[in-house]
Amino acid sequence: MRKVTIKDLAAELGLSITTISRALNGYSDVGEETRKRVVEAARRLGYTPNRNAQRLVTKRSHSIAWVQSDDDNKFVDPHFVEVMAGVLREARLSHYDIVMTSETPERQMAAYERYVSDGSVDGFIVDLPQPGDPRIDFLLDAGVPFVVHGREGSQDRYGWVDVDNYGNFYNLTRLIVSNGHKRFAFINGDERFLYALTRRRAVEDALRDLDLPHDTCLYLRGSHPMFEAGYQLTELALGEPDITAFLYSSVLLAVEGHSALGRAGREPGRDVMIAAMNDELQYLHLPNDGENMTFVRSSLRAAGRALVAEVIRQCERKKRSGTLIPSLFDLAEGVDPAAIGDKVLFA
Amino acid sequence: MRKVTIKDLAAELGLSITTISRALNGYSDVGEETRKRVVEAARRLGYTPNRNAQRLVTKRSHSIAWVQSDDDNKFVDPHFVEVMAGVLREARLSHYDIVMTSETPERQMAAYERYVSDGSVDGFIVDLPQPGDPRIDFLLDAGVPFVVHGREGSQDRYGWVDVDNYGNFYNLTRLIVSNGHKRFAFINGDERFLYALTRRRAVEDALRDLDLPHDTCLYLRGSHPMFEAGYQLTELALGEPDITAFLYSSVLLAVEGHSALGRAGREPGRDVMIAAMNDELQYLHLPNDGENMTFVRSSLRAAGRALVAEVIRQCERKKRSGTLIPSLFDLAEGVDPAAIGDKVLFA
DNA sequence: CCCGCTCCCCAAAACGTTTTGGCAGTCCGA
DNA sequence: TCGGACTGCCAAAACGTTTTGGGGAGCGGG
Repeated sequence: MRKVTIKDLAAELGLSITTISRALNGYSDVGEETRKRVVEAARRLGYTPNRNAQRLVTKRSHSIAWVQSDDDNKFVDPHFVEVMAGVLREARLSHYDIVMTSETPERQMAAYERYVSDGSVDGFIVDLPQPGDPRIDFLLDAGVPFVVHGREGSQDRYGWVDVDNYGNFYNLTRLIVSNGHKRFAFINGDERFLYALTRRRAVEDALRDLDLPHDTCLYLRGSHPMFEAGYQLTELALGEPDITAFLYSSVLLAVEGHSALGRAGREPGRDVMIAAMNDELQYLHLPNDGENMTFVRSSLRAAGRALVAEVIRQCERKKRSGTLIPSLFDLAEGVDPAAIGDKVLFA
Repeated sequence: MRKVTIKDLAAELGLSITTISRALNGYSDVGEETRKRVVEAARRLGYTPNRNAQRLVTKRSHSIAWVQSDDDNKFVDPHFVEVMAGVLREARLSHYDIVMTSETPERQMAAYERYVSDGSVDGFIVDLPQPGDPRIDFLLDAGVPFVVHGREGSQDRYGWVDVDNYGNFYNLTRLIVSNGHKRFAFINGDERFLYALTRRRAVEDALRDLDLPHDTCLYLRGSHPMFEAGYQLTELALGEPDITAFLYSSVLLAVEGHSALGRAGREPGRDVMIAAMNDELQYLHLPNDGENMTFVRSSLRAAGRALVAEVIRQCERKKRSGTLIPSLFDLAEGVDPAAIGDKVLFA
């Protein structure tokens, strides 16, 4: 049983293949009666247009590439997985395919070049951008649609999806200070990546704007993937004097830190303040449902969806845009919200 | 700057497109000198064959579909992610693409049908099979290459990759019993899936073969995704009398169980025995490096690689086969290995 | 009666490859 | 000298669509 093509359909109905194609694609120059017959016959014979023929002639593949680097085993990172869930969902809803590959760091760029020139995808998702990321420059001058998850400064050279890293960490810092803490630890993510650099800058700027000495903040950072870094770095920070608050770059770090603090006999919400970026990781269990921690909450899954929406928008030749994923402050009981009044974003 | 095609290359060299194609594809009927010129010119002009044209004419897409169901948020499951790492890696090494989609349960089958008749993929990976899984029947009579991660009985209707669930849990049960435990808890995975059913049957068979009463085993099970089930079910089991050993369907459950046991004042390796399937999840921290637990270790990542290797083998028209991923016993100190002598598999 | 317009429909070209079948020339052995 | 095998190349068909550029029929208005 050979696969049924548009020709078979045309023969069956005594129509030309042109008419079949136009009927199925909703053109107005085919009679209503004829269209019905075509649609009915297509269903009856189980006709599905050959995707590769379509792609060849339309030069559109309806696929997006997502190239992973497989050195850092990023897959095991719950943050990544959360984004992926959003990406796949939005792709399905928009009838696009995601073609996923992992490549060694050295061969990363080769993978992009290949996908760009072999016509198998329409656009790209670029993950975890680094300062001066070569992928961005390459895609930019290849003139191909792509979105970056994150951004460098406030620019408009390319489409991006991001959370307000700067604003959030600036405000979190002010919040900590205005709640009376003289010294705190900031446990950041991997500084190879823009998001971590931006957050660090935000904290430093906030301290500067508040005329506080630089060592108000004990700065520590992990490296990807960050399992147990939260625990170990918190223990490390506990060795330093006068630290009464902990700022974590991820809720995952915060949860680990929470247990290190507990073990050290410090009670979050009383002896010590915990604040963190909360990426709304599914099924992550928060001690006490997170009651005694302060969060800036923002959905990574939503970011994943926005990524796909944006790259598709570009593929459809609309103009590119940046999408700021909204954040919301969840203050722990007793935390004074004064410091963040005018900077809160709403969902 | 239009994309460079085989025609451009032919014009540039004053050769026919036939010759270009055959030169680049390594046919023997093109002169060595000519081939060199072609290859050199291809590189110089940056020629990459259009993938969709190739696919159209060869009827091979060099892509594998992996359809996820997005009801159960399987992505957040570390087991899934581990398999994925293997899948992507092997796909890259074999120059295949993985096209990944998530579909709601109701529309699962529609997704398979589409990909089958669409021509956009050569084969499928089927995950987490259930008894009488409709996906398998569908793919089987569509006559399309696919591999199943898991299997029903010892059959050869389709290609599969699996671990010896039956043997491993049979042996683990004997091991527990032969180490003197009169009663133990078995905390299994989600019974909707074959792997869990097989493991349950293995435990029951082992007890029957040993002439032990059925209630030697307190049987508990979680449902996907199983976060915290390990903790809660262990606590539940602790309410039952005489239980001195815990058998977990996953190392993830075991780690949670370990902490529940610790909290209850039971010390694994002394008061209580812990045995589990260890899927070698990366970055999962084992308390005491797992010293006082007994494992059957088998790499899910290797399974992921084998899945892709097998489905590609079928695409290349070789005959299908089953691949048993090897398992290895890691006995905790003091555990008597007598019971598993002849059934251990080696790496 | 003719012109123009609307409504349906179609033939042919195009997309960029691979593959089929063949064709000159050269060489070698009979 | 002839036939056959081998070497190196090519024209054309094929893959299954979409799109372009009509074209005929029917109808109303001048």
